[in-house]
Amino acid sequence: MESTELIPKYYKIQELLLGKIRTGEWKVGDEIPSEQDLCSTYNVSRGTLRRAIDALVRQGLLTRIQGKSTFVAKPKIPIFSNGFRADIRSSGQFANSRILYYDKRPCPDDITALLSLDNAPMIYELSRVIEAEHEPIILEHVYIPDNYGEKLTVDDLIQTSLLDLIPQACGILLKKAIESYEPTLLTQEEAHRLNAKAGQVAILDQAITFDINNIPVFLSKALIRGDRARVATEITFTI
Amino acid sequence: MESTELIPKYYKIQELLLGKIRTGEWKVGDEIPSEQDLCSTYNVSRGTLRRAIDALVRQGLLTRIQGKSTFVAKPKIPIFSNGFRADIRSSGQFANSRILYYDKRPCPDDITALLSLDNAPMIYELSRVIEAEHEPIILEHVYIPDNYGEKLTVDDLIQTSLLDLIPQACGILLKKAIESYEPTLLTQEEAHRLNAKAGQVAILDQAITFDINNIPVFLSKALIRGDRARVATEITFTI
DNA sequence: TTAAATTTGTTCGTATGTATA
DNA sequence: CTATACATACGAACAAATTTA
Repeated sequence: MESTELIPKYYKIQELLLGKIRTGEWKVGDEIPSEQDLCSTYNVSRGTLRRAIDALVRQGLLTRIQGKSTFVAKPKIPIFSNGFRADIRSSGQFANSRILYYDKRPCPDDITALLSLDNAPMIYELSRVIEAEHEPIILEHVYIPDNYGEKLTVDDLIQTSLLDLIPQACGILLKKAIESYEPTLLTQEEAHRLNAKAGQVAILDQAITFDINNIPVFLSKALIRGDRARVATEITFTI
Repeated sequence: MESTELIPKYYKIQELLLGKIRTGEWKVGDEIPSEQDLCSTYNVSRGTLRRAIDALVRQGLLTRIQGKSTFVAKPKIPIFSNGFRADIRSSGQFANSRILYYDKRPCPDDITALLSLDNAPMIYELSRVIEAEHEPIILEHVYIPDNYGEKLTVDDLIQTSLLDLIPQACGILLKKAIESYEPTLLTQEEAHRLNAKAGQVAILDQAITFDINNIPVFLSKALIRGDRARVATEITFTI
């Protein structure tokens, strides 16, 4: 009966709902109609409607609360990285950094390879959640080989940036970092740590920092919530 | 009959499938079992199974081909940005840049505001797809006010980086760029341009470039496929 | 305080369409 | 043309969280 539709229904509805947000018909904080209502409005099944809403939730444009309703989400928090993204983790804008743990453990295989370590080494792993505007935004794991890691204390880590702390505590100079980032989706565990929903978009930022002899010193994996934050940088051209 | 499960089935299956990829039981390029087979293996409905696979496809770990099968995807292509992410778009690694259009049109409201332009101006819009390793990776839209835009030709744009071309053609000096990036999902249209699937993760990179008087010169919005690419940067510390 | 109604979250079964072999 | 595999869509049921009566 239906004509050959090139564009699926769930996508059309997604665009319609996006339009209501973009035009301001639905404003930030507004409660949108219930799924039942939207189903009858657009004449689709609940599964199809939810598929449309799912995509907007993953992008951080809508927020669902079970038993309550669905709301238009607040705008994203800009995270300024001062040109050095390796320093995101310690700049002044992040008043609160909560350390989940800092302890010695066997080094995972992929980290061993990335840091050019010997077989089956021990490593210190730092796990922390960094907040901005009173929301948990970044989940970071830092891997520090034990010869350096044993010289750091939790108190130091709370107070000082790693880029300042390591040269000072370990007596080495840091030269450069190789950083890469890619978009991903939060797992159940990561979402839980960040007080977010599983399946949300995020940026996975990985940085390896090297000393003046180009020897890897430590590795950081930072997961930045994409529904609540965007990363901003200023670049000055050297001509 | 089922005990109160805290973790939904679709998520457990997602983890199981991820494990098969991570451990190498399923290798790059491998065809994985059909949805029917996986349904009976894990004893779930097709909807639940597809929900698990959907997440892995969005992250670029699996690729589905309708009528054929589902495959383990190739590793991501690293995109090196030489410390200047604003120059990603023109560095030597991108042999092929295909211009979709370059023409004058009314300036969208959000761009007008970001470039601090007067009311209802005209603007040149450049749309192009940039390839790496023979795959379309970046979809870029550049907005150039008409006083500068009219001095550029499509031939110039094909051959020269905007950061080199604009100073030379327009007689101005560029000083800095303010750049921000966030994760997002591809729309139907964007996916089509990039020969990808709608709903895939991507990075939306927006940069505004300023002249020496801190006046905005042009704006670029680059959409980088997250399933096939990750962005890499090297940072040198100035002590 | 309790119970019922509402709203979102998960899962199933089924049907039909589209692309490929 | 047919069988297979992925894609979309519907309807129903129950669970879990919240609000309302």
